[in-house]
Formats: sequence, structure tokens, C-alpha cells
Amino acid sequence: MEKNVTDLLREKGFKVTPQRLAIYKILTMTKTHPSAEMIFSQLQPSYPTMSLATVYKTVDILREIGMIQVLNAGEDSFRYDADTSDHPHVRCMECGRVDDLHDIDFSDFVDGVAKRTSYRLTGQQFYFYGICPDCQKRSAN
Amino acid sequence: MEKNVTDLLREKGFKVTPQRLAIYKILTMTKTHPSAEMIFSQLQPSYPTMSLATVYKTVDILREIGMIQVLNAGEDSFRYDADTSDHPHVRCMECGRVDDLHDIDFSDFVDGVAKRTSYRLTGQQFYFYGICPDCQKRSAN
DNA sequence: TTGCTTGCAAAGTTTTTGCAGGCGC
DNA sequence: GCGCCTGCAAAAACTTTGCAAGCAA
Repeated sequence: MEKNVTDLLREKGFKVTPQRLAIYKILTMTKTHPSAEMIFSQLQPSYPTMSLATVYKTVDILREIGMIQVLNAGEDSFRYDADTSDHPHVRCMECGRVDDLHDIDFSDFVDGVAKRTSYRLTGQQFYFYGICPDCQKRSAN
Repeated sequence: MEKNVTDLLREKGFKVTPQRLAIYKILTMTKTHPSAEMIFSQLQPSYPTMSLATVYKTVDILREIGMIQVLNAGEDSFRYDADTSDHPHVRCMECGRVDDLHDIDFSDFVDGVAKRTSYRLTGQQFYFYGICPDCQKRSAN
């Protein structure tokens, strides 16, 4: 019963274009949470005329219709994730890669915050920082 | 037994200047987690010749010596917080203000992540999003 | 005095905007 | 065909850098 981008775009009154599908596909096929620039570079070979502005406009629409989430793990640029499930991320302080953290229960934490704040909460983002396995190995040498 | 900026700057080999003290003071005296631009504006009246570049250079040093922490709650710019205790933040999606969330226990959550990830963790940032009390009232009108 | 700091300007990065031509529907 | 979309360029927003003069120690 999963929604596909094509239907959802049409439903929300957006047009379905090759660029939009390509950008969304990139995001579904990678777990690296690419930035706009990275998406742009990856699409250069197959879409040589694609503009970086189109990438920005598209990710903004995809976020608006709920097909992707936007991350900012304390870097200069934003990253995009087609996995819209509510999961924490962890970033390597050495190589900069960002990984997902699945199967972690944080409902007690969220409940505790909801009880203590006077904000009406709508969402959250959890970022962990550390050294990834690869970089641990590399610095062990 | 609290460290003051003056001593800590000297200790780490940085010089103590009026600009550095003023920027740190701004950060200790407000709970609004100002951005570089906001710090700059607040200092304009008393330090009319102060440069924005100095603000950036100074917050970088203050972060380096551990006197402040840097936030990025999904905005275009960074915010700075003189409260270096490990606490979550909540941002209002309407007016953009960022508040602290104190007295919340998230040790179980952190422990759970530490157990499941192969990263060597060094820190974390938790951001909640919602509507602040003021904006709730305003939209109720 | 020594050399880190400041302030200014310029440059670098990331993201947004305006607009003419193009394409989805 | 209508109106949204793309791509280009320019601009905007944020941050960093280079350098000469100034000030902390």
C-alpha cells in the first residue's frame, strides 16, 4: 500500500517530470543521505543539462509531499533521505558520512519531552556523533 | 569551581580581548541561542567597529575551548549556546525561536544507541520541532 | 617587542529567485 | 493551449580567508 512518487505528485497538483523522478530515485537507491550537490553530480552523466536549482526546487517539493525528510547534522549543507521513517542518524566526525540508526526505541524519551514542554510538538531529529568503523580502523594503523 | 573565559583563553594560548569577552557575555546572558548575525547586531551599539568576521572567529575559538556549543536546528545558519550541558532543544516552526529542554533523562536512549551502533560515539544533539506557546495563542485568535 | 587579533574587503559556499522558453497534462 | 517546470544566470544569505594595522602579554 506504498505510495509512489508519480501518483503523489499528481495528487498534490505537481507535474511529473523526468527530473523529479530521477532525483527521487537517487534518494531511494542510496543510503548515503546525499546533499543537493551530490545529487546533482550523480545525475550529471544521464542528465547533463540538469540544473542545481532544479535539484533544490525538487527536494523542496518532495519534502512538502512527505516523500523525503531533510537532515542537517551540523554541516554547512542539508542532506536528504528518502526513508521518512522516524529514525536517528549518526555522523562520522572524521569522514563525514551519515548512517541510519534503526530499531531503536525512543518513545519514552519523546513522551518525557512532550510532558515537560509547553510546545505542541510535531516532530524531532536525533543526531549522534562519533567515529565510524572504517575511520576507527584507519586511525588504528 | 566554574572556569571563567579569561583564564581558559589564556590557558589555551589565546589572547583575552574585549571583543571575545563581549561575545561570550552576550551568550551567557541570553537564552535565545543567537546566530552570528544576531550577536553582531546586539554588539553594534557598544562595539560599532566590531566585524562579523570577528564574531565567527570568536565563536569558533569558544567552541574549541569548550565554553559554548554550536547548534543547527535545521536552519540556514548556526546558533550558539553558552550552556554546554547536554540538553535537547526545541524550535518553533512558526517564529523560529529555540528553547532549551532541561531535566529530561535520555540516558536509556543513548545507551541503547551505543549498544547497537558500531560507531564510537562522542556526542549527540536532539532537536524537537513544534509550535511554541506564544504562537499557539496567536493562531488561536 | 612579538605575534596573535581585529576589521575590512574580497572570495567561497550554499541556497534562492527571476525569467524566458519548454513540456506535462 | 494553459500553466507549471526547467535551466540559466544573477542574487542572496551565510561563512571563511588574506592582509595591514593594532593591541595583549
